[in-house]
Amino acid sequence: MTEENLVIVESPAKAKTIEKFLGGNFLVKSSFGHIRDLDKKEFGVDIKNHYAPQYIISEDKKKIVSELKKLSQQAKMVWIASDEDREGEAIAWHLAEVLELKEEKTKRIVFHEITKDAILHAIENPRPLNRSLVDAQQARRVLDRLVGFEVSPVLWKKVKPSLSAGRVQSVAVRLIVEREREIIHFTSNSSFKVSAIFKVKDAKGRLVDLKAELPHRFEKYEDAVAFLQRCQDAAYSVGDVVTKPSRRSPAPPFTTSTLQQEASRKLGYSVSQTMSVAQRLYEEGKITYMRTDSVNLSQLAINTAKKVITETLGEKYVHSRQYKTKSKGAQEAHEAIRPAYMDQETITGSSQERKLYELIWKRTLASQMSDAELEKTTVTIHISTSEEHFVATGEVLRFDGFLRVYMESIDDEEEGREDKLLPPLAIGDELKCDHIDAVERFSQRPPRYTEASLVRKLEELGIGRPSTYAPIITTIQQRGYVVKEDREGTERQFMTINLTGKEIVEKIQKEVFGTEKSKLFPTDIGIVVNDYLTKNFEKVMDFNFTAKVEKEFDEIAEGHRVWNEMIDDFYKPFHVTVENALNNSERANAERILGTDPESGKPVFVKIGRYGPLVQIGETGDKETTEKPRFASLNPGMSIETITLEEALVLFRLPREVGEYEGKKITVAIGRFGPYVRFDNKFVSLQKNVDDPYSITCERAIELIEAKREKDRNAVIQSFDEEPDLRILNGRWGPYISFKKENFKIPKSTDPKELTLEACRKIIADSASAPKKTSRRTKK
DNA sequence: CAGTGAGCGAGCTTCCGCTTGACTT
Repeated sequence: MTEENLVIVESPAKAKTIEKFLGGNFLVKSSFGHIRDLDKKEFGVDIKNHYAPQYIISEDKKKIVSELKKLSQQAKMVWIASDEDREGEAIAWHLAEVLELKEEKTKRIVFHEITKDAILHAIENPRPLNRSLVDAQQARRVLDRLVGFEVSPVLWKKVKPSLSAGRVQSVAVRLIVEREREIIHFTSNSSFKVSAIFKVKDAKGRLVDLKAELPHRFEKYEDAVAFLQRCQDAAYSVGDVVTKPSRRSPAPPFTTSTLQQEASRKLGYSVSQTMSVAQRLYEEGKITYMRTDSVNLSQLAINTAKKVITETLGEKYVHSRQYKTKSKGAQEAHEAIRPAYMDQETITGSSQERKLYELIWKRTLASQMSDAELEKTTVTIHISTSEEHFVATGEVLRFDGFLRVYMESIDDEEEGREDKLLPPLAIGDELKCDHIDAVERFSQRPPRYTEASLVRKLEELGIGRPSTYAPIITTIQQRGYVVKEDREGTERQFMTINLTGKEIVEKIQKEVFGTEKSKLFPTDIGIVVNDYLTKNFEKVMDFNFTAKVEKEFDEIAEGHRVWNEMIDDFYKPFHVTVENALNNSERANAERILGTDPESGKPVFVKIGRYGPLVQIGETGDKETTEKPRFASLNPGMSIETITLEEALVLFRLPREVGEYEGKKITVAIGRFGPYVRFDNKFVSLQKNVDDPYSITCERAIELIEAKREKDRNAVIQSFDEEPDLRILNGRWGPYISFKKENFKIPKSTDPKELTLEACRKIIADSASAPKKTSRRTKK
C-alpha cells in the first residue's frame, strides 16, 4: 500500500488529527521531535573547522528514521510540516538531509493551528526551506553545547565531580540563591496599622459594622498611643463620599507558563504534573497543543466561544478578543492552549484531567467575554480631635461579565481583598464609633519561589522554552542545587492597642510567620557552585545573557549575520575565561572554621567534600606526623553557612554502638536514606518522628530488627528448593519474581501464589527475548 | 556511595530543545 503523499509532523497526536482532515492519498507520520543531535560522546563541535556541528542520529531515533526513509522513497511527494519556529525549521532541514529528499519532490509547509482550513491552506502554499532560520538554530545549539561542555568540566575540577552548568540552569539556580540571600538579609520593620469599627444603619435599618482605616501607619508605638488618646473624646462625621466606576478585563488564554502557574495556584499541581495531565488531554484530542508561548486563538475557536457564551449567558456577555503575546522571545508556532471543542464544558477522565480541562475551558471562555463593571466607593471620615481621617472603601459589582466564569489567582495573596457593599452614607452624617484597634504589623520579606513562580520569572527574562520549563525545574533539583521543601514558621510577638469607649488596653499577642509549603531552597552545593560561576563566568551568568544572544540569533534568522561568525565572536573571549578559571581560580569548597574541638583541641571546620558538605576535625597533613582527621556528613536541613560548633560536634556521636544482640553488635547511624540500625550486615530504618538516633535504646533497636524480620518473612510469597536463586516476592509495586539480582513482572491476571517454577521460568525467558531496555537509573 | 571523605588514579560525569513512552524494588 503506497500513498502518494507523505506528510511529516513533529507530534504523533497531531499526525492522527491531520490525517483525518486530509484523508485519501495522504499518509501522515511524525518524527517525534528532533531526529539528530550533536554527538554526546565527543565534544560534538569542530571548533577548528568553523564550529562545524557533528550530528548523529541517536539510538532511540534510528527506527523512526529508517521507517520515514522507506516511506519517503515510496511517496511521490514529501510534505515537511514541522512547526514554524527555529527548532521546527531545523527539524525540517535535518529530515531533508537524513532522508536524502530530492528537491523536486519535497515541499515545506507550515500552519499555526490544527484546523481543516489552516491545513488545506498550507498545502496550497508551500514555501522553500528557510536556511537562515536553520542557521539560527544551529547557532543556538552550538552555543549551548560550548557553554555546557566547557564550563561543567571546570566545576568537576574546582568544586565536585558530575556537576553541571548551562545557559539556562545556572541562571535559574542564581535566581533562587539570590532570593534566599535577600531573605536572609531582610530586616523587617514594624508599624502600627489603625482601623476603626463604626456602627451604622444599612438600607434595611439594621445596625451593621463599617470598617475604616487610617491611610498611613504609625512607625512608633508612642505615636499610635497618642492618636488613640486623642480619639478618646472625639466625634466622627462623614466628610466625603466618592463613587468611581471601574472595569476589569479577562486574562488572555493559557500559554504553557500561565497554565503551569494557575494549575499550581488553583489546583496545587506541580509543574511536571500539569504537563503530564495536559499531555494526556492533548493525546485524547481534548485540548490543543500544550507547549506553546502563543495566546492566539483560531477564528474557529473564537466563533464557537461566542456561540457558547451567547447561548448560555446571553449576548451582553460576549466580547470577542484576539490577544497579543508580550513575552520575550516568543515564537508562536502554535495556538494558545484551549479546548479542542469549546462547546464541550466537561469531559470524562481522571479527576486530575477533568479539573485541568475545566480550568482551560473556563479561562478560554472568559477570555472572550465582556469586562466586569465595578463601582468603587471611598468614604472619608473626619475626626473632631485630629487632622487625621479614616477611610472606608467598598466595591460593588455592577456587571459580573467574565467573572461569572473565571477569575485569575495571584501569588502570595495579601490580606483578602474586601469586596463589600458600604451602607448608605451622606456627607455630614454623624457616626458612632464602636472601637479602634492599632495593631503592630511587620513588613514582609520577599517570597521564595515556587516551581511555577520560577517559571514565570524565567519566561519574563526570556530564558527557556515551553518544552523545557518543567525539565529545568527537575534538572536543578536532580543536580542537588535546589530542593523543594516545606519549612515551619517561627513565632513572634506583636502588640495590639485597643480603644473601646474611653478605655485603652494594650495586649501582647503571638503569631506564626514565614511558614513555607513546596518552596524552592538553594542547597550548599547550589550556593557554592553559583558563587563560583558568578565570579568566574560573569557574562554567561548575567540575567540578560540569553536575551542578548537571542537578538543575535534573530539577526542570523533574518540573514543579516553569518552564524559561525557570531559563534566565533562569542567563543574567543569566552574560552579565555574558561582557561583563566581552570588555571587561576581557587578551588571552591566554602571552607569555614567553626572553632576548636574541646576533646582533642583540634580545629573543627565545614566544607564541601567529594560527596557533599562535611564537618572535619583536625587538619590533613603529613601521614607520618599527623593523625588522620575525622569526618562526618551534615544532616538534611543543615547548611555549611549556618551550622554551629555545637551542632557539628553532635554529628560525631554517630555511628553509635547501642549494645549486642544474639552475640552481634548493634550500631546506629544516619545514611543516605535517613537514620538506621545496623545489625548482622542488615539495615533497618528508624521510624520517622518516633526514634532519635542519638538516644535510641538497645531494646528499641531490637524491636525494630524483629519487626523487619517479620516483614521480610511476609515478603516472600514463594520459594523453590530446586532453584534457590528464584523467589516470588512482595514489593512496593506488588508481587514480582526475583532471579539472580534481576526482577521480573508478573502478569496481572495470574495469582502469584499459584505460580509454578515452570511458569516463572517462562516469564523470565519471555522477558529476556523481549527487547531489553536498560534505563539510565539501573545503569547508575 | 545505607559504615564513605587526602594520598594512587582510569574513566566517568556535562548542555538546551524538539518529541513520547518505558518502567522503576
